[in-house]
Amino acid sequence: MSQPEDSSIPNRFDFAAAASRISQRWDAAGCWRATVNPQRRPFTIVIPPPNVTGALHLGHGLNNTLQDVLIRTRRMQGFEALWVPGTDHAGIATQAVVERRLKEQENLTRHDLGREALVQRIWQWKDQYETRILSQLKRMGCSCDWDRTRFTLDDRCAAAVRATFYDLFRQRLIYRGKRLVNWDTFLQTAISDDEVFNETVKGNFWHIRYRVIAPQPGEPDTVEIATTRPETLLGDTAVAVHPDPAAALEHAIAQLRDKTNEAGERDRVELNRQLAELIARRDRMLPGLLTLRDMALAGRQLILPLMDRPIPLIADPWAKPEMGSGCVKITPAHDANDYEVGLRCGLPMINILNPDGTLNAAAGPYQGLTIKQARERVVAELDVLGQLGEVEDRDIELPHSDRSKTPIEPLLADQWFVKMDSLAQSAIEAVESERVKIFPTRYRKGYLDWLGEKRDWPVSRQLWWGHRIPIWSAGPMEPTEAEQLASRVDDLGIGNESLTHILDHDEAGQAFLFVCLRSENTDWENAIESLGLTRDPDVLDTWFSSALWPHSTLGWPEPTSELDYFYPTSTLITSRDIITLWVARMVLMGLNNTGQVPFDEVFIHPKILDGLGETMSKSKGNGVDPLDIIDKFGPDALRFALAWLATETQDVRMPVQYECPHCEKLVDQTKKNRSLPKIACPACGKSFSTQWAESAADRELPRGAVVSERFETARNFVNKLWNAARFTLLNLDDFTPVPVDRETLPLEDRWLLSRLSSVTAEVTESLDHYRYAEAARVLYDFAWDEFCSLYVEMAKARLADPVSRPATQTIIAHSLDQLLRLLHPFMPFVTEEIWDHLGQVAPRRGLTAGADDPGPFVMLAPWPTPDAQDRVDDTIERQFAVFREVLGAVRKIRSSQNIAPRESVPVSVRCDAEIAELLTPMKVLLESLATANVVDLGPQATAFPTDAALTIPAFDIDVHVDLEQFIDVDAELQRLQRLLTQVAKQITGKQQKLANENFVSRAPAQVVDQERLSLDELLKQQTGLAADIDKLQARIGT
RNA sequence: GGGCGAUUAGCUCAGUUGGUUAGAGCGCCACGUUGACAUCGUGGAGGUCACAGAUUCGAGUUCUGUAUCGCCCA
Repeated sequence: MSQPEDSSIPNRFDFAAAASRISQRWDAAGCWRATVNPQRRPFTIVIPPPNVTGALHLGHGLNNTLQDVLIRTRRMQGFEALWVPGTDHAGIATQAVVERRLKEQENLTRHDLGREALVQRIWQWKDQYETRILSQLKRMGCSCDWDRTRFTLDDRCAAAVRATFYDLFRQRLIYRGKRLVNWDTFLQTAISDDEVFNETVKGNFWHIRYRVIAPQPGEPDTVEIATTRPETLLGDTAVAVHPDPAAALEHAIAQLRDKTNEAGERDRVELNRQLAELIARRDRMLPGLLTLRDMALAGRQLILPLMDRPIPLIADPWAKPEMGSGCVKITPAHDANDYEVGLRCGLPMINILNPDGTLNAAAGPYQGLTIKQARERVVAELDVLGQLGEVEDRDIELPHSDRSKTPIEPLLADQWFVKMDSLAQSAIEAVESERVKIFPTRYRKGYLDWLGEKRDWPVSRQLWWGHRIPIWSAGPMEPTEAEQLASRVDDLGIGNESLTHILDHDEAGQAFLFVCLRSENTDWENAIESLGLTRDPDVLDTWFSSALWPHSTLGWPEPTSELDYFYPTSTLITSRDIITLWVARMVLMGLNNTGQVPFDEVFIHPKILDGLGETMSKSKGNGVDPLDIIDKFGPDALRFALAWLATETQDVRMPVQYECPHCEKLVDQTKKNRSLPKIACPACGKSFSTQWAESAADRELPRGAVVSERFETARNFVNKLWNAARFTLLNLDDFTPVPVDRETLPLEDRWLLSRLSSVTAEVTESLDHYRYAEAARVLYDFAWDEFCSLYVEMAKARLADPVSRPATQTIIAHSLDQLLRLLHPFMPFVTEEIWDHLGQVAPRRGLTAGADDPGPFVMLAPWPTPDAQDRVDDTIERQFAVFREVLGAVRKIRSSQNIAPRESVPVSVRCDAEIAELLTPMKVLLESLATANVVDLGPQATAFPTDAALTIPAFDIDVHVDLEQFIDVDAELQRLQRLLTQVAKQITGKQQKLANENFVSRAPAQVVDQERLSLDELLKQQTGLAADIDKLQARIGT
C-alpha cells in the first residue's frame, strides 16, 4: 500500500476558495446554458421572480435550492434543462420602500420629486437589489441560464403585458368600473384585498339620532343608529331597517337555540343567558321595528344631521334587528356592505374623500379637514345639536395597508378590472382535469375555491412604478361628440391590429371614449393625444406581469423557437402563500395567451420560520441572509440542510444566533435585536454589525455571522464526504482500471454495488415525487453509514494487499464516482471539486470493459441508473444486515466491559449452518472492524468459561466474547441485569398477547406464529441470561 | 365564522399500506486521537407518540370530539 502521504489535499474542504473557482469553470463552460435542441427532451423551470424590494432570505434559499436540485437532476438525466432566472418589479412594495427612504433621508415626497425622477430613483434601487439577488443565487450555486435573465418590467415583459392587455380589452374582458377600493391615504393608491391586514384598535361606538320628516301619529320622531365612523354620515344616502324584523329575530333565536343545545356543559350557561337576552329584546323592540319598517315602506324620509339633507328610510336585510337599534346608516361610497345596499336599492353614492384622505366638496362645510379632524367636529356639533346619544368604548377591527401600515379608507373610484368569469373557469378546469397537477394535493382546494368565487380582478394601481395602463381616454362628453372623436381616431390609420377603442356611457348618458394601443409607439401616442385624449396615469397590478412570466420570458408574443420548444414549462416550485395571487393567474393568462397551461406540475414547499415560529420577512427583519450561512458553513451545507428539512407537511423552524466576532459567544436572535444594524454582545460588551448595517460607522464594525446549529449536520456531512474522497484519492495514485468479474467479486463489493443500485433507485424515485428530504436522508445514511463507516473501513485491508488492491481501487473509484453524481444536485460544489480531483487520478473509471471517460464536470455527467448488472441483491443485503448485527453485538460487549480499543478479543458465534456459511467469508471483516479474533463460528460454537454473551433473536445468533483477560464482573452483572429486565418485560407483553383468545383466533396465523416464535426466543434468552448471571455471581462467591 | 396543517426524546424533525423492542441529527454521559475525517469513532441514557372516546385481536398510524399553535379565507 502506498502510504497516504502529506498531500496537496487538505483534510477540510475549503469551500470558500473552491466555490468561486468552480463557479468560474461552470460559467466559462456554460454548463447552465440551455438551447433549443430537438435531439433532447426539454425540461423547463421559471424562477418565481424574487421581488427587488430587498435581498433574499432563507425562504428564498429553500425555494431556489429545491429548484436547483431538480434542474440539475434533470440536466444529468439528459434533458435540455432550462431554468429561467429573473426578478419582479413588485410595484407597490418597491415604490413604498423607495418613498419611505426618500422621506427619511431627504424629507421629500414623491410629489416633490415628480414622476420621472421618482421612477429614476426606483430604477437605481432595482439595479442595486437585482445585482444583489442574482449574486446571492449564484453563490448558492443556482444553475440558471443567466443569459436569459429577465425582469418583469423589462422591454420583453412590457411587450407581453401590452399585448395581453390589448387582447383582453378587445375581448371586453377588461372594463372600467366604479368600485369600492381599499384606499391607502398615505401612498394614495388603491391596494388589493391581499395587501390589507386587520388590526384591532381601541375606538368608539357613537349613537346618533336622525330626525324623521313629518312623522305620522304613533311614529317616532327620531331614528337612532350607531357607527364607529361618525364622519362618514356626511356621505350617507339612507338609513335602513330590516324588511321583516319578526322573521329575522325568530331566525336568530332559533340559531342560538340550536347552538345552545349542541354546546357543552361549560358554554351552556353563557349561551342560555344570551338566548334570554335575545328573547327579551324581541319582546321589547319588535313593535318599534315593525313601525319603522312600515315607515320605510311608506317612503318616510329623515333629515341627515349637519348636512340637512333629506335621505330615505329604506328596508334592506343588511339592517340587523338583533344588533344595536336595529337601524343602520348607509354610506355606499365608503363601506363595502353599504355599497351593496346602495346597488340593491339604487341609492346615490356620494364620495366625500380626496385621494389624500381629506374631505372634499361633497362634505360641505367640512371640506379640507382630515378624517380625524372631521370626526371630532362632527361629534362635537352633534352633541351641541342634542343628536348625539350614548358613546361606547369598543375594540374595532380596522383594515390597514400592509404597505404603509396606515388605516385603509374604503373609497369609490374608477378602476380597470379584468373580468374573471371565463378566465377563472379555464384555470379551474386545468386543475380539475389534472393538466396542471398540484403537489401536495391538499393545496388544490384553496386554488379551486378561490377561483370559484370568480371575483373580478381590479388591476389599476395609482402608482408610478410599473407597467402604465395603455389606455387613452376622453370624456365625459355628448355621445355624438364621442362617436366623432372615435372616427377621427380611426382616421389616424393605425389599424385595428394595433389600436382598438370602445365607447362607454355613464348613468347620466354621458359618453367616454377609451383607446388601447397594442405596442409602444411614440408617434401614435402623440397623434392620439393631439386629438385630446389623455393617457391613464395608473399602472397595472404587479401580478399582471407576473401572470405572464412563463411565456413572456420565452419571448411571447413573438412566436420564438424557445416558446415552441420550452413551453409549457415543466414544474413550478413556489410557496403556498401565492397560490391564488400568482399560480392561479399564471394558469388563466397562459391559457388565454397561448392556449396551453403554463406548467404541468406545481410543487408547494414548506416555509422557513424563525425561532419564534414566525415567517421570515423583509419587513419584520427576521430574514436570514443565505450569504451569512454560506460564509459560515458553505453553500453545499446550506443547500443540503434546507433540502433535508423540506418535508411535506411541516414548516421549518429555524432558530438562529449571531456569533460575536470578538468572543465567539452565541447571541440568540430576538424580536428586539433582529432588525438592528449593530448589536452589543452581552458577553464581552463589544459591538458588531449585522446585515442591516448601513452607516459608515456601523459598517466598520466586524460582522456578526448568523449561525444555526441546524446547518452543522450538513456541514459535517460535506466534510465527511470530502474526507472519504480524500482517502479514496490517496489510494488511487497508482490506479488503472481493471476488468471486474461481478461473480467473483468479494462479498463487500457486491454488497456495495447492490446498495448503490438500491440507493440510486430510491433517490431517483424520491426526487421524481418532490420528496427532497427523503432523498437527502437516503443519501446521507448511505454515504455515512455504509460507504464511509463500513465499506471504506473494509477496503483498508484490501488496499494494503497488492493482490487485491487493483480490483478494490476499481470498485471504490466507481462507487465514489456514482455517489458524487447522486449527491451533486444537493451539493454541487464539493462534488464538483472532488470530481475534478478524481478525474486527475482516475481519468477513466467504471465497471465496463476499458472503463469510461466520465467527462470534466459532474454537473454534466449522466445520472446513474440501476442497470440489470448492478441489480439489487437482496440476499447480500440481508447477509450484511446479519453481519452488522454481529458486529454491533461484539462492540456492545466491548464497550460495556470497557475493553481498550486496541485490545483484540476472542469471539465465538453460535448460529445455524446457513448463517455460518454466510458469515464465514466475512470473518476477516468482523475481526478488523471489531478488533476481534473469531475462534469459532457455527452451530457447534459455545460459550467461553469467562463469557459475555449477547443474543440476536431475529437471527437466532449468540455472540460470545471471552472475558478472561478483561473481566469486570460488576459491569458485566449490571449489563446482564439490565438486559434481563428488558427481556422479562417483553416476555410479559408477549405472554399476555398470546393468552388473549381474540388475538390467537382472529389475527392472521402468520402474525401469531411470529409472536410464538419470538416468545420462544425470548424465553431461551432469559434462561441464558439467568445462567450467565448465576455463573458470575458464583465467581464472585469463590 | 369557514378551510388547511401541526402537536412524537431536552431541542429540531422523520415515521411509507395498522403488526417484533417508535427512529435521526443536535445536546447529554462514558471511553477513545499515529495516517480519510475530533466538522471523527464506539457504546449508553433519554419517549404515557397533546388529551378523551370509538373501530380493531392489535392504533403513533383509521374515525369522532376537545385543547393548544400556525397559515389562508370571510
